[in-house]
Amino acid sequence: MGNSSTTVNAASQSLDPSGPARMSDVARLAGVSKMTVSRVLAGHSVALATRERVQQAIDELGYVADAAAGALSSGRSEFVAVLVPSLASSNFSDTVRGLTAALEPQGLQLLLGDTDYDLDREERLVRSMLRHQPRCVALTGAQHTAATRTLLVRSGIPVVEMWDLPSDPIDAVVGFSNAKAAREMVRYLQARGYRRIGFIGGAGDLDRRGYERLKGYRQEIRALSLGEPRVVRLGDSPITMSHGAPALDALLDQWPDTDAVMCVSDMSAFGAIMQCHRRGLSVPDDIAVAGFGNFEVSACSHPTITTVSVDAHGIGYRTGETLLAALNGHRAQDRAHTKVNIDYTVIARESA
Amino acid sequence: MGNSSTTVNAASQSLDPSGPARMSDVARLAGVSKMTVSRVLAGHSVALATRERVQQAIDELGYVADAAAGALSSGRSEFVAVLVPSLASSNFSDTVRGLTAALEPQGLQLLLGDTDYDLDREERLVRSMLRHQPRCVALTGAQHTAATRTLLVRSGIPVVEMWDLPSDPIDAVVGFSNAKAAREMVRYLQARGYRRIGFIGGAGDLDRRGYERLKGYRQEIRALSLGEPRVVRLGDSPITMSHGAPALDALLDQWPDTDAVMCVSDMSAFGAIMQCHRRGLSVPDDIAVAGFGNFEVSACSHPTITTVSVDAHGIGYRTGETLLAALNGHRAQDRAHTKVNIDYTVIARESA
DNA sequence: TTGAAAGCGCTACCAG
DNA sequence: CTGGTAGCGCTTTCAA
Repeated sequence: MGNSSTTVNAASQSLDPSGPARMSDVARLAGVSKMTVSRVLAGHSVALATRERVQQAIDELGYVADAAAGALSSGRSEFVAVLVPSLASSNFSDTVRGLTAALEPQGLQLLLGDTDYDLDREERLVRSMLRHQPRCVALTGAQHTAATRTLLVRSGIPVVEMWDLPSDPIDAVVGFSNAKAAREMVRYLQARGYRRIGFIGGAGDLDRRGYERLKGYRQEIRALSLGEPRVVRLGDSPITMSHGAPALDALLDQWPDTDAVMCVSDMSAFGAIMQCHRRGLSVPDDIAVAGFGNFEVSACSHPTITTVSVDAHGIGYRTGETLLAALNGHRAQDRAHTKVNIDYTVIARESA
Repeated sequence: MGNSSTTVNAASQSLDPSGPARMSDVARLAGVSKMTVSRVLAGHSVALATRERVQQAIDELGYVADAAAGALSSGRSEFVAVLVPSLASSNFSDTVRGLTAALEPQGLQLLLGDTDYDLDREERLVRSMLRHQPRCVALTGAQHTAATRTLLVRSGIPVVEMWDLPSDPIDAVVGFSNAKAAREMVRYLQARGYRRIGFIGGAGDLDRRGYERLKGYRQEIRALSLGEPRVVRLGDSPITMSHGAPALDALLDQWPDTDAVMCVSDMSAFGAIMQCHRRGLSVPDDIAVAGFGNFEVSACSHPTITTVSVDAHGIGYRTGETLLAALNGHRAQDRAHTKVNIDYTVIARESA
């Protein structure tokens, strides 16, 4: 990418000299008190004629209510803090969409942040978001710094951890067992006749969910007496498509007779399949490849990729529902800690 | 996806009976006035001993300053409103990362929203975000409702439109000409010897950038006298991988002798290539396929995909810089409207 | 270097 | 159904 050019054109922009309109301006123009304007905005009962006059004044002035003032005065904001490891991952962005679908109709506004699979960054973001007094918090995974936990517990607002089933949750949980899902995939491969099954995943421990899948793979390989686990751990999260090729090479270098590869994610599986093509290996005849996550690429690639489907949107939506229930429910002390178990399914496709 | 199960476990949560700590609580505990606490938080000059005492009180109480109160009092928030069509698209999430890289170190916080390629939704989000008095706004594209424009102009804060070069920008602009980039790809294909070049893209007019690419294709096909344009428009934005297969089929149905396909995005190109494999067509020997965007899949698929590389991260970073310059610069009336032209490059790979 | 008072723009509360 | 008063938690401004 070369240099880019910058040109500057002078121009003017209309702007009220007295600054933006305030509620008192609207009130004066409509000939009512501030309170009446406030009621119109909140949808409280106001005489129709009055309401119309106020609305007209609002439109005329282009009035936009100040949310900070409202939040300060009423003691509650409309924010929901949401933290995901990566916004680019289609599964997490589906989860965000699910959250949006559940929460936006209630007038809540998402305060989104991506942690980049970095627990310290997560802590910084939580701290920064809590300053805005969110009504509740949704975050990803079970692994957090001690400070993050303390911060969240002290805040006293509802918290949901998503995408996992921690044994010691902060508050509520919406997720599934990544280990069990991985075990199910191993059983599927075994049932299809594969016996020398490898696993490729990331090297870091930051991606707890990936680590759980590896754990499940190991457990089930042992349970089915399929010999020594064949594990390649390479690269950091997020696992991208470019992970698959070198990981597959490493696996086949060490265990050339491998007949099936289970990948920590569809991204990696896709990269591995493309590398099989380059090596002249036919999938699944020479080697089977399975993914995880049911990303779009798994349905569109050739061959299509056998994978574990997780209802990412559902995780978001159920999380939204859980948070709403907590908001409309009891005080924190009495609140029950909800645990929502999300389903997953092995999707049999062409690659394994 | 079947049903999911819900279990509920009662548990209690620690919570101060008097609610969260306030600045006055910190002040009392440290034996200073609120002002001194405020100065410590803002990093203003305070005697070291005093500062340490205050900090200790803050830690002890787990005090988190209320951003809404601060914003109200000081008259300015730390928010930057950011709107992209889709958070899942890797190009837009790269842009968001670029924005984050530029703005977070300045203590600014992104208020993120995805418009879902829906101008009315964009308007709603802008309205909702403006309530939080953001310091500035970054949005995608040149197409907005009249109300959105009015809202933004009236707000008087710096605005950047990204990913396009509108002829009548709201304020500043950071982007490139999608039409020119598409023309460059047509010239590339012509230079490689292809003469019967088709184009596949979305049907809707919502994706202005996709439409500009189609326009550029048409212009260059005519300029190079390559016959009648062969255009298939199918499906809505965002264009995903599943777009490519049916679009390719439609194109070859109508113009069976097509020797190259230019796709509105790498997603579509990937789907088209996989469909070629299914049809027994070799890429690029039987038919060439080119994409747009240099998404990860274009570098990892087999064959690798020839595409137009756009510095999506750079768009975000430059936008952040532009906004910061505006914030630190003159008042709106005097401000110059900046125009930043971002580079793009045709990346020659295996598919065309 | 520190403190006291005033007030940001809005909503809760109680009167009328 | 409508209005006045008080005050949310913080920062500004001025004074000490």
